[in-house]
Amino acid sequence: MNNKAFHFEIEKRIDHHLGRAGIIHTPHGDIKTPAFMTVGTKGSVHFLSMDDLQQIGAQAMLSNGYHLRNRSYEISEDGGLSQWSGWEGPTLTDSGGFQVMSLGSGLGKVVNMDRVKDVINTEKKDRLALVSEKGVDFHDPYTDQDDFIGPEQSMQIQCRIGADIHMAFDELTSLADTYEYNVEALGRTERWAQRSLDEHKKHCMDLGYYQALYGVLQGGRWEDLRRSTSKKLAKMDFDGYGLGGAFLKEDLGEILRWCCEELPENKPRHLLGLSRPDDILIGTMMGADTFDCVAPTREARHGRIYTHYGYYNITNDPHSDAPLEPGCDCPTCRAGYSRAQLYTLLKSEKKEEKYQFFNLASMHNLRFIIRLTEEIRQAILDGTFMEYKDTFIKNYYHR
RNA sequence: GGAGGAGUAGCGAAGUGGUCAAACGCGGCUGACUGUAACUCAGUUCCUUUUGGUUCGGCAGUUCAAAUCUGUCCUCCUCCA
Repeated sequence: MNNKAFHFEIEKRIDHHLGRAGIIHTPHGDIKTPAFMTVGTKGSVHFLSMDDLQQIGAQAMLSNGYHLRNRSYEISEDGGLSQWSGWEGPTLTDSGGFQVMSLGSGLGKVVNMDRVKDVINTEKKDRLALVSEKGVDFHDPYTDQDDFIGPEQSMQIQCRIGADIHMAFDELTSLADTYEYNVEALGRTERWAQRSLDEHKKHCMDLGYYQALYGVLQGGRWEDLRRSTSKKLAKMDFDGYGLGGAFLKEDLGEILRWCCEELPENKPRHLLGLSRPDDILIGTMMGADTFDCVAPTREARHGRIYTHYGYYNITNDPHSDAPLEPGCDCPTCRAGYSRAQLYTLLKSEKKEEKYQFFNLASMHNLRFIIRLTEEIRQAILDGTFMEYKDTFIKNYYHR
């Protein structure tokens, strides 16, 4: 059927929509979709052990080629990301495309889906990353060194890291960029896509198993750009697609639809960087199969706790004996931790106790999002997706 | 009993005549966070929602003007008896 150890199997579709439930087969295991991939940028999820990840039902881990670039040879010698990190399941690496934006036009800015009016790009002279046709020159804030990554470098790095799925090197534009700039950036991203594909082919079997490559769709919020780039990349020999971009909340579903209508149905699609419940629900409905996001863990560390009835901050309920969410099946709630106990850990001056809070809160939020994807999957298989979605949104957003 | 030193907002700590409701840190409270420069960031923290009021151990003074100077009292710390 497929001589590569990577393929996507569709099990069931959502009626009248582009969404589906399926299975992505990779050399390191299967991913039942829709699925949320936990973000372990440098090869581990902040404050979670691999055992913790198993316990919360994590299926796959996403790491970052940019952050791991200086360790890629070491990882390669170890046999790849799975061996090296101790995460035995499927893995994915990002190309570093996000850092083009976060260290460049978005330096010091928050990537927000609700505001657009007050979004201003960082001045060119202040940026740590500068884009040109060849790639991205940047200044690494950690090592204080100047460095360069282009499509070829990104592919070489990712192939040494050896995740099961790689992302083409792309340029993520910001909400503040104009149509004209998006045309320019998109052309570059498309040329980089071809260069990524060419370079990837040379190294994709270097570690002894096939490493898949996803092409990344950009194009901002413009239908003509989204559809044309989707058509172009659809004709190229990618194993799947990354749905990229800075989205305005109300545009997300529409943009995904434009893209997914043009993409081949039999290849998996990963929505890059989003994980609010409505994003996942709309994303799934519009054809995205996998997701990743730093928010569940980052927000957990900052005290925001997810529940079916919306989120709250643990600091607003410091004396409660209640669990984070009654009835939750996460390890934290199952172990019987109360909000008061967790608050005490968060506020502790002892580092270990604070870290314990980070661990417990992160597991809760991640489990919440992972359980959401599990339930969505089951609802699709049961043919009840739309009902599930409406009920969930109604409870979560109180509308 | 004697000699020094110190008392500033919840805490720690600047400030030694006006530009002081009083820096800064912590703690507290709000909010933010979406392919992790993110165990981070922003705002707020005497009362009062007024170009207002009451403050810098207490009281009494000096001065146009005091947290800052003088006197006195109280409390605390160190050292000597």
